[in-house]
Amino acid sequence: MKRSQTPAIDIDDQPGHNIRRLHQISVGIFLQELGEMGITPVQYAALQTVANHPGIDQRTLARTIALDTSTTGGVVDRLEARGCVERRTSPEDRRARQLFLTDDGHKALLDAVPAMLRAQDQILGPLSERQRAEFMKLLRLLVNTNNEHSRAPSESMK
Amino acid sequence: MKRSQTPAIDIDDQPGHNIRRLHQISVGIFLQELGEMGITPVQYAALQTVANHPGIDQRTLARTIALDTSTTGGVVDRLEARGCVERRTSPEDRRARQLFLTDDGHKALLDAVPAMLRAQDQILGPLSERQRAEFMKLLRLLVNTNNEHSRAPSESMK
DNA sequence: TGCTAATGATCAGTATACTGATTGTAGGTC
DNA sequence: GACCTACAATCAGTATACTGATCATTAGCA
Repeated sequence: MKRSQTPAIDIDDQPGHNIRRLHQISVGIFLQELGEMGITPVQYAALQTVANHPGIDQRTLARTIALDTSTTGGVVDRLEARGCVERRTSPEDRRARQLFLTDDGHKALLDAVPAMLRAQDQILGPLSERQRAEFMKLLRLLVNTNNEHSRAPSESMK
Repeated sequence: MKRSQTPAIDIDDQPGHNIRRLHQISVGIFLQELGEMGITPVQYAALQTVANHPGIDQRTLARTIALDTSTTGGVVDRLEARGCVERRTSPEDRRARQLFLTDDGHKALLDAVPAMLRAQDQILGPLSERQRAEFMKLLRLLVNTNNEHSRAPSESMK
């Protein structure tokens, strides 16, 4: 069944295609668990990061969750519109917006955590304990080593 | 540094977050290699699949590359606008659109393949040969077993 | 034959995820 | 103090990636 015009390439063999599929699946499982709460994976990441670092500015939030500032702005817009997050102009630097969770934001986060953990467990569900550890090790290695190839590299907060 | 209000959760520990990051990186590397040609990862997948199955309809293409039909429609729109793909109403089922590569589409695909393969190699670059095999094995296992949890499950063409 | 369920495609709407341009503010230099 | 560079945020534009609705066509069935 080979064709002479194009090389016999199966997209199912390509790492990138499988990575895209796993990302789709990961988002799908997350939304199955948390969709009713109206929280998306990225919104959860933003919520958790603001909870861990109250008063963080958007630029730093963006770097922490590895998003560009445009996308981050939109995510914060939606969290703010839902009353989960508050934006305050920083008194030290009037360019920057400090972010804080509202009481509703804290409640939403607390509600979300168990479902989020269930989702994470389900994503790796097909693997044995040993395989999970191995997969996470290789995944982290890929992410950390290739970090600079991302359009929005991550910067850990210290 | 623990906070009592919210559990101490680090998003960097969550599989889903790392999967999202790897997907970002994978797309970033792909576009570094193929961005100048104006071909995105999904467009490449569509191009390759139409090349392998001339006359495929959009619904089947969608299932093959694991996209919903809405998104697939948009992808084909852009490939058609660029003259890479031709849409013909199927004579057997006037609801369906048969897809064919144009000559320009075949040329674009042939041009893209080496860069695509370089990108795939770079994505797994941080891993040794043995680690690559292991990672791909676990990745496929996750994708295949969790397939039905995706919003747009894949169906292999037979 | 006429009714109806199913199907392929499209459309409207929402949410990432980026690029590149612009605006406003800060801080340093002449 | 005026200028200039840097930077935080926002905006316009493009491309996935989905949901749910609609439309045309097909196919099964009474």
